[in-house]
Amino acid sequence: MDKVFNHKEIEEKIYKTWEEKGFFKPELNPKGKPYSIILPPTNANGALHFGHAMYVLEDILARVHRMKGFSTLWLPGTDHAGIETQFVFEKKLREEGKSRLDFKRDELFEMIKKYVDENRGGIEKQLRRLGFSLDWSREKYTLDKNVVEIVYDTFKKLFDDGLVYRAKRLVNYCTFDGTSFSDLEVIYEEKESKLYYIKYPLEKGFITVATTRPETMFGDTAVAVNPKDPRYKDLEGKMISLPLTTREIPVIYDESVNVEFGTGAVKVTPAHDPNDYELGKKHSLDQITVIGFDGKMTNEAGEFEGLYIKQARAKVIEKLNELGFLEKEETIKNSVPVCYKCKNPIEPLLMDQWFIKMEPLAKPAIEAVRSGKIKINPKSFEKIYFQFLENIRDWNVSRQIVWGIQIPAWKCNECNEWTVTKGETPQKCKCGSEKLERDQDTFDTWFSSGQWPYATLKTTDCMDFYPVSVMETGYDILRWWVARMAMLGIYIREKEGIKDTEEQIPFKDVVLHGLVNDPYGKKMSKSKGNVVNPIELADQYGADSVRFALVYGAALGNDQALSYPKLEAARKFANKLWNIARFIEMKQEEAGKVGEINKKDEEWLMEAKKVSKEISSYLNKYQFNYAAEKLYEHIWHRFADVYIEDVKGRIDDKSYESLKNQFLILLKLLHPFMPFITEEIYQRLWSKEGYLMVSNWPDEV
RNA sequence: GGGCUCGUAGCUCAGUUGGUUAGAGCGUUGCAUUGACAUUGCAAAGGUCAGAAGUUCGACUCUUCUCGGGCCCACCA
Repeated sequence: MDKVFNHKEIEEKIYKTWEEKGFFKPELNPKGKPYSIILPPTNANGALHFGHAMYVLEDILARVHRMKGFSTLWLPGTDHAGIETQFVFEKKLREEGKSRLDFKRDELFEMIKKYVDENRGGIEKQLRRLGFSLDWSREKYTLDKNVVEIVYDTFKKLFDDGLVYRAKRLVNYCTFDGTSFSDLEVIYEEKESKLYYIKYPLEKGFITVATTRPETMFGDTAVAVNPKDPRYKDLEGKMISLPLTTREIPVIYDESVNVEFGTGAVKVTPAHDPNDYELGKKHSLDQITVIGFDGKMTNEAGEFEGLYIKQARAKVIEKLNELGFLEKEETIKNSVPVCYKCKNPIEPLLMDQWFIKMEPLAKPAIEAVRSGKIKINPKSFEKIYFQFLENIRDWNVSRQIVWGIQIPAWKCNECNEWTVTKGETPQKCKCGSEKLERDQDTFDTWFSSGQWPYATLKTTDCMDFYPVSVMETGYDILRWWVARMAMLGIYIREKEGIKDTEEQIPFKDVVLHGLVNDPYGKKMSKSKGNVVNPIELADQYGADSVRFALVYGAALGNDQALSYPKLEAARKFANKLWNIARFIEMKQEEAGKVGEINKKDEEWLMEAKKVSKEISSYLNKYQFNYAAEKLYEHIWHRFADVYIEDVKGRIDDKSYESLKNQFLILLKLLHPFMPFITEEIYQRLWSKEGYLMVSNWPDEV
């Protein structure tokens, strides 16, 4: 055997043979019980990062079950990642001096499609590099025709069930990216803002309101104060003449007004603030839109029409000051909603949107976990799951981008009614009119990925594998993805007439891994420039070592800092393993000597078998770290340090057989964790034709 | 403001239903070894388990509080 394990050459070669032999397909064990894992769809346009490397846990499970004789399906897939991808593409357009407004919808879609197609495949190659035993023949894409059909079908069913509604609602709108965001997607940034104190004249005297958004004053429809506030006694219903306008607005009383903030008087702008929106509804106030989707002031703003928000703010303040309405201004710290892409402020704007009523969907999803039909590991994450679903809000599923699945809804130009189909263009509206226009919006990406287990298995003719055995992903998308899959998954099956709740759920076990941070414990991000590519580490340390380092000493669901010492340790472990193999190969000559059965050898073989049971038991409980640690400890400090040292001087046919048998057991146990080196050793010491990957798991009784 | 999570050796982390002497890797120190080992083996030092109180025969583990880090949700006129 070579002096060292040359991972670069060998890993690639081995992966290729495995794939060519069809070992990644469930057909390998046609009679086995089905076992399935769906890889969380990777961004079709993205690159591999450490979140993907953690899917090694899925590979471990897939490999173990394959060895245990299960018909094992681990299905890969890619996500079109709507907002993210369109954002990246638009950035590219901007660099070329163009914008998406220069193109028609279809043109833009085709351009992005082409762009994505050109970039696709990169991540698949990298997942192969890590040794992931994915069934590539069944790879799915969220924009595959048959997946889109399912998404349309689900939407239509929800629509027909009255769970979909159209509403003018305040949405988080980025006027720069021209899209709305769900509440979940908005991030808040701590900023220094100016708080302006503006005098609103009453019949006698005035009320001073404090605001950070003076430019929205043209949309004010009331001033609210707390009824308990003595400063504003007996003012309810009194009219105020709104400065810079000819309008009059009332003073209203509401408990929700914070007496401590500013002057205790709030200007109410229902069309441009979420709280004011609620308040406006409660007090039946008008909604006056003063900011358009282009980020400019509307004609409601009078002389300020056409100005951008920031400009308008400055001008309004200037004018108010001139006219003596500005009392004072101060600097405060507040957190401002910003676009997670471009970091510009999010504008709450009124817009027609599609919403899904979530409460009826959330209930069975909660029940599925409560009753234990779906198990979340680690269990502590159940709390987050319940908290999300029990307080769920209706889901705004429409997005104002082209890159995605266009909503199959047509609006009648005559009666204004909507027709929703399974994707086909309707001939005419219920009213008989043929003047139908399709909604330009696309679905939230999570709406399609939320149907992923069903969509993938249905379209690959693999419903035998439904529900999915294990849904493994990072805990950070428990709500965004896992909870939505649970809700939509159950709904789809129920609509199919599946009554048995065990058959309704999309997955049985949820397994959540922690995040991999940089060596200093900071989150890896492109903007910080601290991103490490796992492939580079695989080149340097070997894929096996990267895999092992990620599993060893990292409890499930806990974040870990990328640790170079740990990678080094894993590399040394691989080296140790290689040298054990070399030792065994070297001693082959001595193995011809006839000897007697030694009780010690038998005891050691028993110990190896005991280790198998332990490893199985750990893996059944998703305690990957314990399994890895036990293997490390046993192989190195028991098998190598003690047993080999003992047997070294007394090699004969019997002891050699024991040595080899033990090693085979240990290799099999280690294979799911370090598939390449174990396979290579197996082929060198046992069989050039056989494969460790498809050998049987050692603990079967 | 609410929730979650973490704080254990110099560093990165384990510690399973509370139970002798709290573990690993790397690092440090000493000894041995050129051996199957791009070294390895043997050994050692290093911890008031963030702090305080409580429950208990017994707390790293359970409860409460405090301090510090991270994440999520809500709010922010």
